[in-house]
Amino acid sequence: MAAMSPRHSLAEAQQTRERIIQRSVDVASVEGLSGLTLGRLAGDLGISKSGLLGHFGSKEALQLAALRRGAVIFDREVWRPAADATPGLDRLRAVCAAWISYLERGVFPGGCLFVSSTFEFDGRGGPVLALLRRQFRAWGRRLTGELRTAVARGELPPETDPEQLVFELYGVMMSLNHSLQLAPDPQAAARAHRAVSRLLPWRAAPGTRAAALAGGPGTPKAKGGSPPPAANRG
Amino acid sequence: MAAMSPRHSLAEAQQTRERIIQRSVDVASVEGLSGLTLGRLAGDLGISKSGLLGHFGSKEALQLAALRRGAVIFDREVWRPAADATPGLDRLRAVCAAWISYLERGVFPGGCLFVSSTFEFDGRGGPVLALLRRQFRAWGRRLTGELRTAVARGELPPETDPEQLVFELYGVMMSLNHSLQLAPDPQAAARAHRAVSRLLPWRAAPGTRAAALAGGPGTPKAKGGSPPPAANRG
DNA sequence: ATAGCGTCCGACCGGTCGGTCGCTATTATG
DNA sequence: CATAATAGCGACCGACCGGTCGGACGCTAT
Repeated sequence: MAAMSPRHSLAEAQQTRERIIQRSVDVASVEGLSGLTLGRLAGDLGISKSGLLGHFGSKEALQLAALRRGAVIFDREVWRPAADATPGLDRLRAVCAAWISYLERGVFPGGCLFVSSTFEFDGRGGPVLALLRRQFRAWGRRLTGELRTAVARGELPPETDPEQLVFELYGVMMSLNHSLQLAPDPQAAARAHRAVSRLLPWRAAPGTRAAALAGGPGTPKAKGGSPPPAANRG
Repeated sequence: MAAMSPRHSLAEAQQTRERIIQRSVDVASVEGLSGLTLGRLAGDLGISKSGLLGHFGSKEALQLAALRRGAVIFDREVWRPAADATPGLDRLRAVCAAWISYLERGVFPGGCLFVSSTFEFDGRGGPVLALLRRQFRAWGRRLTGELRTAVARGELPPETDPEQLVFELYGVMMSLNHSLQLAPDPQAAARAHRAVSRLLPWRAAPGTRAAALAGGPGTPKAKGGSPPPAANRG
């Protein structure tokens, strides 16, 4: 067996790799994926640049690894706390709550790693942007899927446009992220909660709500929003 | 002291400075304010680094100049097209339409310069972040002021929370910006219009509408006439 | 004519970047 | 134990970074 298991030497190597990735995520969330410099990173970890690079081969590979690790953390912080809730609107609300908490607690010290990275790499192309695109698409699909479940269960009106709602939910989270990063605003999280409450009505009796929302003048599909109990006002 | 008009030599100097700032804004919106490098910028403009730096003194001063110019452009593109509208809800809607258009047309090729710059400089501090903070605060104040006017005119319910609405409007614009930058989505602008329509009801008769919005669940207020149909659903 | 100012240049500085290249220790396996 | 493979090191590379400096050139006022 020549090359079957190349795990010949230390298991510490894997551990070192782990330390590198972990540190990379932390640094990248503050300084950006580009601000992640090999020399500084190596210095922080007490290893040499070449020793570090030996694990990944290139900075880009390290960035991709950090981004993938970031996805694992995001999943752990935002999805898993809500995973046990009832699929549909309940779980969606749990996800949003976890999402807000994740931003509020500063799981990534420099704000949501994926949003920052998108701004950093848009218009630059390359594998990093491609990975970001895939990650956002995957998360969006998970949300729309959950929304569709909610619709199927009658928790949201049948004419709900899941992608529109996801668009607006993203907006809420980005606005929260922006508020927290630009100037620590203690009210920001409350505003986000209020916005989510308005987007995902807190109690939706299957029949009544849909009927109430359905009747719109003008265009057949045009519908007044759903400002029911939750308020963006007051 | 003959310091009244120090325009002794070339008026071309001012013109050169103009070219530098213009180019800086373009580059910065794509590459970021940090990606703006003096050498490359000088090369693009066919001048030398030192000649360039002579106009500003430091890279940071150049970044600040670019940001200030960006604010002028934002004002020209987003505020001025709406400035003549009736103050209050009408003007607010006009501003939002111009805002969406500004993002859609890619006035800044790399997406909204201010949002990108915030992500770039948060957690880094310094004069650039301070300027960004001031600019966002100024724009937010303008929006909340307009919202208060709308409330005073009875176009929005009296219990409206202007800052909450601004928070959500920011979110819509950021989500739009994000969608456009991550992957060109022809539907994104329509989604933004729909979201804005839901946040700012399309016709609000002073007495009746406010009351309707204040307590009632159904808001069957949608105007079919305009391009943006008001609905976050279907 | 000339003095003085401002623009702009070309050369150059110290420093950092991502990345390469031998090399040594260490280790797992035959 | 011998061998092969690897983790990690330290020196080094070329490119580029922001920034400095002395001076060339053209303009304006005297």
